Amino acid sequence: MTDRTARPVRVLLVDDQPLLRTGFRMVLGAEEDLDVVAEAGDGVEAVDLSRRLLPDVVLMDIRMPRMDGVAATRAIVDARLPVRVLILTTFDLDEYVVGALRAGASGFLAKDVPAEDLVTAIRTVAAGEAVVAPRILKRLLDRFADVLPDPSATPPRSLAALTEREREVLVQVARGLSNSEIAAELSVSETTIKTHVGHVLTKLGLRDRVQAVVLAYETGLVRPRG
Amino acid sequence: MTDRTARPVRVLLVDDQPLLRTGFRMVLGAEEDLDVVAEAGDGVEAVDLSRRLLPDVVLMDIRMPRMDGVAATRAIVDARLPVRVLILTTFDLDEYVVGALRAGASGFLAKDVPAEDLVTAIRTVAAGEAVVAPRILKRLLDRFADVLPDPSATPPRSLAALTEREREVLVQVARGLSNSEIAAELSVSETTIKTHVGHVLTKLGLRDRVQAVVLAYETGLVRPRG
DNA sequence: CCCGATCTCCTCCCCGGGGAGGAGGCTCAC
DNA sequence: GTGAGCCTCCTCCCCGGGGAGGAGATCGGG
Repeated sequence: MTDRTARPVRVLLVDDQPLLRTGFRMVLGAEEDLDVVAEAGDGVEAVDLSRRLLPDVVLMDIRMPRMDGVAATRAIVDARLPVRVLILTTFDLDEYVVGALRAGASGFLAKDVPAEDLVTAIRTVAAGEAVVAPRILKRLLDRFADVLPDPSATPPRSLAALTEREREVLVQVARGLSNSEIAAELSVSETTIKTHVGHVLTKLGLRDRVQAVVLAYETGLVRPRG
Repeated sequence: MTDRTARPVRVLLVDDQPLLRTGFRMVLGAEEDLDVVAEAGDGVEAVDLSRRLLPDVVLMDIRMPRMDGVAATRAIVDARLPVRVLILTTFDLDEYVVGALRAGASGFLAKDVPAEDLVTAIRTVAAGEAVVAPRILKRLLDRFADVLPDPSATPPRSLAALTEREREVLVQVARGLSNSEIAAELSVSETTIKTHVGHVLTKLGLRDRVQAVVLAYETGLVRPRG
């Protein structure tokens, strides 16, 4: 409907109540930088539309027919779509909150949130940050602060099976280099690199270097940014 | 010069002098199609805000604490953000100009530029074109016209250049899928996927899908799940 | 001293990926 | 209506990547 330069934050509305969707659409439509690109009436539709339209933010209800919002969130996150999910529900029960956040949601708000707070939250989530309603957050922290996962630990996976040299080659692969470029970089022959790459793929059960790059990022062997 | 009824141009102001930022904000605020979305006081903030807000244009000072404008420009450009940098400085020394443009800046103006010229320049840069103050340009050409780099290749390397479908395909590529797998996933022929992938590579100036995966992670199109 | 692991390098072979150069249909803007 | 994008699909062609199946060299430990 609009242009594809994705300037405004593109939002997908997911709720089984059409009336409520209409209300939200009007609220968000008043914001210049928010663009409701589609609506879904249940989780299945939500996942499908997320995959096809790649919205920046999905405003997701929890209680819905066919597939609930938590399952839909998990499906979207597991599919690794570049899509953030902001849960917006009538019930801020703890189980919902925990389930949704575990599923990978970027935020959790109650439906009675002021319009201004909602649009702010959408922008925040679109920017890659997270939002949880203060009241809900407080309860969350009270209950789970002591069991928060250790952020320092992110152990490499099957990468341990690799030799020093193989890991080194994998890093170069994950920089987008070709075999010949890596050979030049490490001052060995291209054949040698091919051998190393072959070993890496075999040991990690991967099909090609593309999957090797994905795994390198997912395991943290290499990290985005710099 | 034609498409100005569309969404506003989102601008990030970067200068270490708050007063000067205020002045610019007022000037730009008077323009309906310009939208100052944020301000930064140094290069570090500028890079961070660019990454998070993806403004269309960054108005960048050069002399700043922590990280100067040239380094910040380079960081933004290297991250392949769909963001154009317009340098705006008190000093139009040649070293600054060359350094900034080498770093990937889309324009270079002196701070004493008339307000009208500035807003025009912003629109021009936002449209993907470049602007250098005539006086500065003259000096540049005098010195470097004979060593100008090959103009044949250096296309816009920005995810924003991609169509909806191309971005969608890129996401699948970045999941490690083959063309035939993506074809099955999206219910089209493998040939179509090859076409889309080809366009993605061409538009982003990449060599193969491996580099596409790297870029997808580096730009945040897809993110590792920690 | 010999074994296993690692790193190095080779050839032969096949296939998927990517470029070139199309074409038809569709929608929207002018 | 005309044209510009976009999405869809095709063929022909080439090359880099990856598998198979080796081999020689080094080094540490049993």
